[in-house]
Amino acid sequence: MRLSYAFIPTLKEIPADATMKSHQLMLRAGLMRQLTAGVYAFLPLAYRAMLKAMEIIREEMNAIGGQEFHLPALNPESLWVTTGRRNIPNLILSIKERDLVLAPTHEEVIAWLAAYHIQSYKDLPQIWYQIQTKFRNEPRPRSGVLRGRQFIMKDSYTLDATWEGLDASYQAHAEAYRKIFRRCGLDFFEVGASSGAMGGTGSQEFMIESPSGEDTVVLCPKCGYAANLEIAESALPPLERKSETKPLEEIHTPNVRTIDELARFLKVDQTRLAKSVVYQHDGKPLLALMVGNDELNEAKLTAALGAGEVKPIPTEELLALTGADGGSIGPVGLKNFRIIADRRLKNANGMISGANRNDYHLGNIDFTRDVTLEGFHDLRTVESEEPCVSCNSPLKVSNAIELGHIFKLGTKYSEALDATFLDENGKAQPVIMGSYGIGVERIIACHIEQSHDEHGIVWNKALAPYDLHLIAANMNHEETVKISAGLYEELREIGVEVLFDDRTNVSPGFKFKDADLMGMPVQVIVGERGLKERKIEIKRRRSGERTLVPIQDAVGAIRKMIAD
RNA sequence: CGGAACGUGGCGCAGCCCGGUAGCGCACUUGCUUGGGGUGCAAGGGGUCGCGGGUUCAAAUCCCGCCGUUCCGACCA
Repeated sequence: MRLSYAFIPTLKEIPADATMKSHQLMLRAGLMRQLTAGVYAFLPLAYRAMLKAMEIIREEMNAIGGQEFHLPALNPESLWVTTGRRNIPNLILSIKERDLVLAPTHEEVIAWLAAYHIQSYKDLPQIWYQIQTKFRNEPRPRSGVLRGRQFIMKDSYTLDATWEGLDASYQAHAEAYRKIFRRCGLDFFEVGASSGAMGGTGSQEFMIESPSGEDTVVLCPKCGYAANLEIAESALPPLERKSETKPLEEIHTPNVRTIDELARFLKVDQTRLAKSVVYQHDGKPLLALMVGNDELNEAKLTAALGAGEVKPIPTEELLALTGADGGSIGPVGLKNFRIIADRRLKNANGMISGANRNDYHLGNIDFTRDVTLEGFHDLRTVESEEPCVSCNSPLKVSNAIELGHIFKLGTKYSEALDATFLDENGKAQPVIMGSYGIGVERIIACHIEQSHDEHGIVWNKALAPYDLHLIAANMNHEETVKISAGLYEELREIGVEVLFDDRTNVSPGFKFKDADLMGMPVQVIVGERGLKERKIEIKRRRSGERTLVPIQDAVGAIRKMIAD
């Protein structure tokens, strides 16, 4: 491509609305423009990189037997009502003129197709995938393309007759994902993840570490344990049971509200205190008990309760329900509440918690004697430096960006849409599904996050929009024009993707700055300076290392440089 | 959805407090100049000051409403 004809609007100044490096550089290097919040127009340079990422994905999906589909973005609203996903908050965007919605993902359409055409166990297994635009009603798009309302996703769906089959399909995807992200040159890691409202029995995320990431992950630098904070565990021990268990006593605690205040007021360790956290689950009051200032993890709470919506209780209602305000609520004698507790409290005694009477707490609570609760679950949020569950080394908590997510879905959608097949015994069984997503824009943005410098993007070979940036330093110099144009043609003929800066009205300095900003892995500079010695210059973008080579050796040297 | 900020030529911003001719840098056009790290000089073109209403002789500026965008939080199949 000759730059004199190309549409690559680079920007000298940093766009004010962009905070992340990848976002700034994608705008500055002329990759994209924002149309409206969370919606971007991808310009030719970006689209070339995206096509490369998509082709890598396609190859690896095909390699595990995937079949590519093109599925409708417009779905009948009723389809989503059937699976109960129509009213999930912030999920679906709908159109005004008809009862159609914009598909945020395609489990429904896949299950619909399977319901029609998968009849027998002999039709299974299947791997169906698509690389398409999806739409979500994101309340707050942010970080450039990292969280948009419209985005391209590779989604695949597996259909299996058995749970063992699902395991195999899932493992095949995990391996394919490793290959995809490795080929894209991303420094990624995997974590165990929550399957959340998707339902299902297992899930893993593929992440890159980034301070601007929206996910929080727990990592063990020693043994490699890695999990999303939503499910991460640590080896923090349960409370020890005291040998002596005393009768309950009421303690006057005027104006003491928080766990910190209570510990200070009573001069006891926070582990002697049981914190009450109140919620409503499907509208019914729920008390969750935590040790001291352990932070309750809502994802874990939701998982522990199974289906249903977990919400805070409005403070006005709280007083009516318990007879006390937030700081004085406790499990003993509390009526109308379901009670569950963090597993660290199992068998604990000698504990202090709210008395359900303002300004009073109860001491000597024995969880086996005084509290009637539904069960103990892991509800707490892991914190940095806690011991690893598998090797006891200190854990690290980091932010991360999710590149891909794989789920063992099970039969949730096949049951809802009646996608069944007849097994060997002639019995109808729901198809067992898996679903596996990769964000295409995220691959690009994450690569840029991990590969840039003060001058601009540093594309790797796999994703670079062009292999080579050829610069004619001065188009008023006849020989420069002749040699550079000749090189351009020759390189194109042997299949090198060349971006040729043949602009006549731009100074050499400007061209160099633009080339560094756009970031092709190799730059070739043809200019008066080198031509005096019958040489051209090859520069590696990443290291800045320059080599002068004689004109007659140029094509060979360039080819070699591009290859490694 | 809670909190905050911003909206002025294509981009980045000043002007607003204290109402009175709309300004700067970059980009763009023309001419000359320069030609290896965003050349220099000169002359130009381009703005309903987000939208609507109000106050006023007079509104980019003050007041009210709306819209948009961004940031923090909530949320994030």
